This record gives sequence, C-alpha cells and structure tokens, in this order.
Amino acid sequence: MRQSQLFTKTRKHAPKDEVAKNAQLLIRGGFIHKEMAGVYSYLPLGLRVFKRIEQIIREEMNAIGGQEMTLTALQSPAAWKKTGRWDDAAIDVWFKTELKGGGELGLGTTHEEPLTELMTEYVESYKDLPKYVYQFQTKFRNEMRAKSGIMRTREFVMKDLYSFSRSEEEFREFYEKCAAAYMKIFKRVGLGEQTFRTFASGGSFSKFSDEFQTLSDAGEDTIHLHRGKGIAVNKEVYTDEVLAELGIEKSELEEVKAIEVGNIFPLGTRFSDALGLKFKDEKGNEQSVVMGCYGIGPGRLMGTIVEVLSDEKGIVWPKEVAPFRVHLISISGGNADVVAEADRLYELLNENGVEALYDDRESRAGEKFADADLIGIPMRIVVSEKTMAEGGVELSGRHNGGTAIVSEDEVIKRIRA
RNA sequence: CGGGCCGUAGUAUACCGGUAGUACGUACGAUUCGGGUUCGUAUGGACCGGGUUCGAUUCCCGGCGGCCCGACCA
Repeated sequence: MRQSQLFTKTRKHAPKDEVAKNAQLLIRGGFIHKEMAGVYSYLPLGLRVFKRIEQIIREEMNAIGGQEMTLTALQSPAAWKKTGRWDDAAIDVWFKTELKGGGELGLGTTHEEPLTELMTEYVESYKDLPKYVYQFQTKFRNEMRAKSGIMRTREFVMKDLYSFSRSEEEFREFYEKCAAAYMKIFKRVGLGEQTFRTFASGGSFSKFSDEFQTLSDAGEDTIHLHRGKGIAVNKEVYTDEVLAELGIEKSELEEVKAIEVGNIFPLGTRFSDALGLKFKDEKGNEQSVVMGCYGIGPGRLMGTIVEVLSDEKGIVWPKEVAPFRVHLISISGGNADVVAEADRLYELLNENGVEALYDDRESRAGEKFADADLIGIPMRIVVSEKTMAEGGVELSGRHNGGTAIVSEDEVIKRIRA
C-alpha cells in the first residue's frame, strides 16, 4: 500500500490522556483511535495486525479440532436465568437494555449459556462427542474502570473456545492439548520467551485454572515464577498447599508482574447440568457433558506485544504479526529517477506477493525514518540516489538496525526467507 | 465503588480576575534534501450550565468527560 494513500498519519505527541505505552504508541502510529474510555477503533494499520494475530489463533485452534462459528452479541435473558447468571450479583459487568416492544436483553460478556443451549440441539449420543467450538466475538463488559490502553476495555474481541467431552479424562486430554496450542500461539506472535503457564484460581467454576502470563511491568497481575521449570503461580493461589502440589519451593520463585494473555479452565458440568446438555452413553444411560472454556483476546495480545517489544523509537512488530512484510522507503529529494526506481521496486514486490507499505510521500528522509521506526515494520528497504549509485537497494531490520546494500533479485529472496 | 488529579487551537503545552502565548500540524511562498531543514505569511482555541464580580478561560457549585491508585475482574 502506498503510504500517501493511507488516511491515517503519525503524530509526534501522544495524547495526554493516555499513559499506557501500548496506547501511546498505537495512537501515535495511527493503529487505533480512542472513541471513549475503554473503547477503541482499529484503523487500517491496526486492523492488519489484529487480523494477523486472529489468523494465528485460528490456525492453532483448527489444528486441535476447533470448529469456528459466530454466536450473537445480543443475549436473551432466558438461558442466563437458568444458570443464575442474569443477576447483576453474579455478573456485575452486564450491559443490559430493553427491547422497544418490551423485554430485556443483554450484550454478551461471555457465551457459555447460549452455546451450551445451542449444543443441546445437536448433542444426543456419545457418538456426537467430543466437540470443540470456538468464535471470535465482541464481548461487552461494563468494567468499573477501563485502563491500560487496549488491555482492559469495555468492548473487545475474544477468541473463546468451548470443549464438550464425555468424561473428565477426555476433557483433560483436550485441556492439555489446548494449553500446548496456546504456547504455540504466544511463540508465533513473538512472546514465547516471556510467556508462562500459570497456576491460577478457578473462580466460581472449579478449584483451579491455568492462565498464560507474559512478563511485563505493565501487567496487572503478580505471579511467582519458576524460571527453571518455566511455570508460575498466580499470587491469588500462592499457598503452601499449591506449591507442594506443583512440587516447587518458595526459594526457587521470583515475584514478577505479568499480563494475562490467555486463560483456560474447567467448567465441569455446571452449565450442561443447568441447561440440560446431556448424552446417552454406550449403555443407554444419560450423562452430563463435561465442559471447558478457553479464551484469548487478540486485542490485548496486540497491546502486550507493543508493551513488551517496543523501544524508545517506537513499535517493533514480530514478523508474523507485522501490518506489512516490508516498509519500502524512497528518498528522492525530488529526483525523478529515484521515484521511478522505487515505483518499479514496489511493483516488483507486489508481483512477488510481498505485502509492502511504500512510503512514497514527498517528505524528507528524517521524517520517513522516524515514522518507519514508530510504525515498526520489521524489514525496511531504502531506495535513494546513494543506493542507485551502488547498484542495489538498502535492506535493514527494525530491530538490529544493521544495513546492507543488496541487489534486487537478492532482496526478494531475503524478504521471503 | 472508595480516594486523588485534570479538562485551553487538530496534537502537546504556557500565562492570566481585564487584548489567551508558544511548539508541532495544516495552507501558501522560498530554502533544503540519508535521521522530524531553515525562514516568512496565514489558519485555528478556553467541555457544558449556573453563581460571585463592573468584568470569569481564571474563583465557587453542579453536570459531562478523561486519567491515576485501590477494590473488583470468565
């Protein structure tokens, strides 16, 4: 895409009402727009990153047997009343409203109830199980206090997968599979090294759950990390009993701040019992379906990547989530030959299927480099009088900054590598 | 929900109970052209309502909005 056509622009100053690094950089770079507290729009660059993250999650969920669908955001109270969760005392973040013709409805905060009820239409026999269903859905949560940029918002997309199994053992098997898939996802988005499976509270559904925590001072959570074993314990459940169960000792742990980027937990039969999701086993006996729930917020993940991987000049996107594969920059100083050469290279990249952001604006080099650093595309190609004189183009990386003059043929190969 | 701070051009910031200034941006002209070039001209602003006052952007009250700490957090 030609940068001159992009409707967004970069800014030198972050808005004063944003303190979180992720929001400051994402707004300065033109990735997101703050609509109101805790509500952000995703602009062209931001949406590209978001979609990349979403796609990585999708691929990994499909790989473990997930079937994608979309449930509704508007929620009828009926199913929620059956499980006792329509009450504000049970879920205090409901956005509720009324229908014109009478009757209440809510904006979905989570989707156990509607999906469980939906599954009763299709699950009858042990032959129908297990099943794994997921979606990317907008969740609405009337948080007391939105904060930390795009990390805790009132409207956000969540990938939520629900597992429906015949037994506790079958559930456990998938639970571990999903935990492994989660680690793959965090690795692919560039957070593998600093993300740890963390033993956590199970809330009102089960004794325990597992969180995935990415180390960052910007995090809301405090965890006790065992670097050697690569596991951690959330402060909430940091008890002698839990430590003994995990076979670790206090002296081996360090207390660190972290961002919760994922959470998986057992639901047992809490929802299947309340909503009548049962199946007939091989002997004809009726059994309750054993459920589990698995969430990741792509937006929060995007914010976390910015928090963890940016530097003083701006964002540094990992290759797999970058809005474009390469940032092509022309430094022409009004020289038409340089413009023609850069145009040609842009076409060449397109022809080779390399998505490029092409800075074809008539700006000076300094401004273009500063913008490129802020936007954070990992690979950069510069075309200028200098590179033309040297018979190639300049290739450099956002992260290490090293540059090299390479030929055109070589550049395509290197980018694809 | 408890506590605190804050609302001034598009953005970031000054000052002031009596003409609201600067930087960036934007427009035009010139200059320059590998790390936000320099100069000139122009553009554009006090969240809303009430009160005090001769006079309020400034002080007081209310509303709305924003941020932070804590609590909460499927």
